[in-house]
Amino acid sequence: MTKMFDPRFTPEELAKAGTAPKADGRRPVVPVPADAPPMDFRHTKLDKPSSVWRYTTADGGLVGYVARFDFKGKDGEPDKTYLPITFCEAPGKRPAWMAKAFPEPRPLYRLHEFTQRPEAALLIGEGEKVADAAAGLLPEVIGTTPPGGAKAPSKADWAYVKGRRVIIATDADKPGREFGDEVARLAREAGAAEILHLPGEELRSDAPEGYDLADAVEEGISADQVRRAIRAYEFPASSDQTAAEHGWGEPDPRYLQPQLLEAPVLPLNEVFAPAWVSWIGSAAEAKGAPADYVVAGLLSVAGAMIGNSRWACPWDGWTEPPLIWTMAIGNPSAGKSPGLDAILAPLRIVERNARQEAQTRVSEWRARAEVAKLAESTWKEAVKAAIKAGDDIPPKPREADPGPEPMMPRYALADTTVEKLSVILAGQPRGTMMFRDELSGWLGNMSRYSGGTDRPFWLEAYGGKGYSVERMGRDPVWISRLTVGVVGGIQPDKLKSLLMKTDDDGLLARFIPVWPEPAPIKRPNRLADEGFIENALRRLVELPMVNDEHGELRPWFINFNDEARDYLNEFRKLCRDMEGQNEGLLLSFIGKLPGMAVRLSLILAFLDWAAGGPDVFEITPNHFGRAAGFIEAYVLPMAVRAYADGAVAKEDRAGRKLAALIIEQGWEDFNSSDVLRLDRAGLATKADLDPALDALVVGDLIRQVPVPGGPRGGRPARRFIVNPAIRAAT
DNA sequence: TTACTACCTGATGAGTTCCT
DNA sequence: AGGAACTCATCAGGTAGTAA
Repeated sequence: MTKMFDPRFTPEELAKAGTAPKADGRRPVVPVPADAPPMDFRHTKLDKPSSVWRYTTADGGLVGYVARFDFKGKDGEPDKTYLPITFCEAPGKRPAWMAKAFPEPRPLYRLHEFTQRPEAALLIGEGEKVADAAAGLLPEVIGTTPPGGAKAPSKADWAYVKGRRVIIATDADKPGREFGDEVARLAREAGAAEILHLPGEELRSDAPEGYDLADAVEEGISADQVRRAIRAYEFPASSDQTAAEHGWGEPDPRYLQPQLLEAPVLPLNEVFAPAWVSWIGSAAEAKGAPADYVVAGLLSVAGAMIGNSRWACPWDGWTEPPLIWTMAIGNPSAGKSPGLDAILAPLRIVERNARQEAQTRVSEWRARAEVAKLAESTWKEAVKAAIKAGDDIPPKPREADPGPEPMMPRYALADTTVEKLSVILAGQPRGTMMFRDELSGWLGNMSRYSGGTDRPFWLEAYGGKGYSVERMGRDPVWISRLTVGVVGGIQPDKLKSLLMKTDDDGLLARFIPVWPEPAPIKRPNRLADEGFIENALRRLVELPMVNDEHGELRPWFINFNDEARDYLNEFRKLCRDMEGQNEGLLLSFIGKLPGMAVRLSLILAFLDWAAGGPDVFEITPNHFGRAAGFIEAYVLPMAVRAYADGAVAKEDRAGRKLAALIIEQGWEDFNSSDVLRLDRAGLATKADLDPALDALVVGDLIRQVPVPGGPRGGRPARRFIVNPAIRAAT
């Protein structure tokens, strides 16, 4: 480590340092008088120098030499040292050439050429060897170096680089990089016009440690290769000392973006049949809720009620259940619950009626089962008798089989466990749906690392895949098509913390987020048509499943027609293109859009039918077009609005958080510890904070400033100043 | 040539201050 | 509270120069 100040000197003495005679009274004479003898310095131990480099003043006067001495070190290895040689006078002595430093400020190498070639760029190397090599190879530059190379660039006179193009050639090692940063700083302070960098690392693909331009020239590098290796000097942020005095740039808007984008407008007329548009409008008005929430509930419920009775099949090998999971985002007063209730209340009525009907069917079945039991035991007796008598065995009478027990329908389940749900589902071949007033707790427990066993269940439940539930002490329940719709509400800040704390997108990306602007509060003056919705829902839940060749119930697959397939393919290409531009949660979400569009087109087709439209035998471009249009115009913008925080890269997210914190606190400057002390999620540890600080420094929102250490030393503070523009912006 | 001093460098440890 | 990153003082070891 180099000491900047020698405590033995007062500042006044320091100012004269170099010109002031040292204790021995020797003082270099600059310029060396013309009648001085030629340089004949011989070191007492090291003897004659192996090479010398001549240093001059700007107008060509001789300052002295830098001499290289080669010798054998203690371990026998060849070693070298550089000594400055100056023509010194001392009181009462004859002037002579001595090993003594140049007076400060020391001239740069070849300074006299600077005045001769005022337009030439300066190539500053780490030592005279590099300077000479550069001058030999590139005629357009002046090869130069501070005397003594990397040792003390700050003692050189940098005034002459003012207005010049400067190329700093550094060795491929750490001292080289430090030299480069130091010289870049000095050159900038001196007013260099442009600062470029020629790193040793760029001169050869496998540059060894310490590789420099002189090595490259020796190996026969071409001038053009060297010219190509020159690039803009990237000044490291940590030594951004002088930048603080320069003006601020535009702060990177990425970190200042408003947290929330505007909500897209619900394209009701373009997507839904007129009967549905009218019902959605009246239901929303009656409940005093945004129509968005009503639509969210409608799509989820309609899809789950169709359930396993109809699946969409774009082409062989691709089937989709009609499940849409929706998440109603909004504050408690935003009308989420009333909005969802507009569809859940009629659903409960339909369920109650269906259960009553089922109840009578169950009673009839029980009676038949009793008869069947008797018939069976009679038949068994007959069989026994027949075997004894050697007669033909009588056929089993039809009355002995009561048929399958009728199911008690379950359409909507509130907060339920996977265990309970799987038992219920074993008796619900069409599937069911779950409603949760607050989804955040459910989703929070579902994180990949929380050890929850529910996660795989729900992942399959979205896809309608087979699932087996192991239960203690009982046979496992096998569900051949696990289809469960999910709809629920969540508060924006809960969603935010959910997005923050998890990098697991699996479940979240399956939800369509619905986050409308809050609706103006007004008195409802219209009633929803309850008969319409109940009738429509009843039609959906009564869609029959079909029997497969093993007698098992399976969905009826609704195929896409050719035109719809083409349309779907276009849509997939569009999604593929968007995938490239997104990351994180949004990327996962976009990956699910084609499937979502397929599901949605089936649901829209059957909503038409349930409102009195024609039977659905295939998915047409009309169905798919409305689904794709809805996704493009509404679903995707919603996802961007809701998941934008989760979509940005992690360090950007932290940077945004930090920027928000700085604005919130009104800081003009702050220490890194100030941030840590606040203990905010996402910025509570050094590991979180450092990337955020780096990001904001790069984005020119903040800058690190050097703090003068305490009077007796101590760890320097990490202090940052804030770009005034970001305070003005708020 | 030798002994001595001045000076420099790097290593070490204490002390200080702020960070985490 | 403990640690990291700085300054400062000091010392050992080396070099340069000077005086004897």
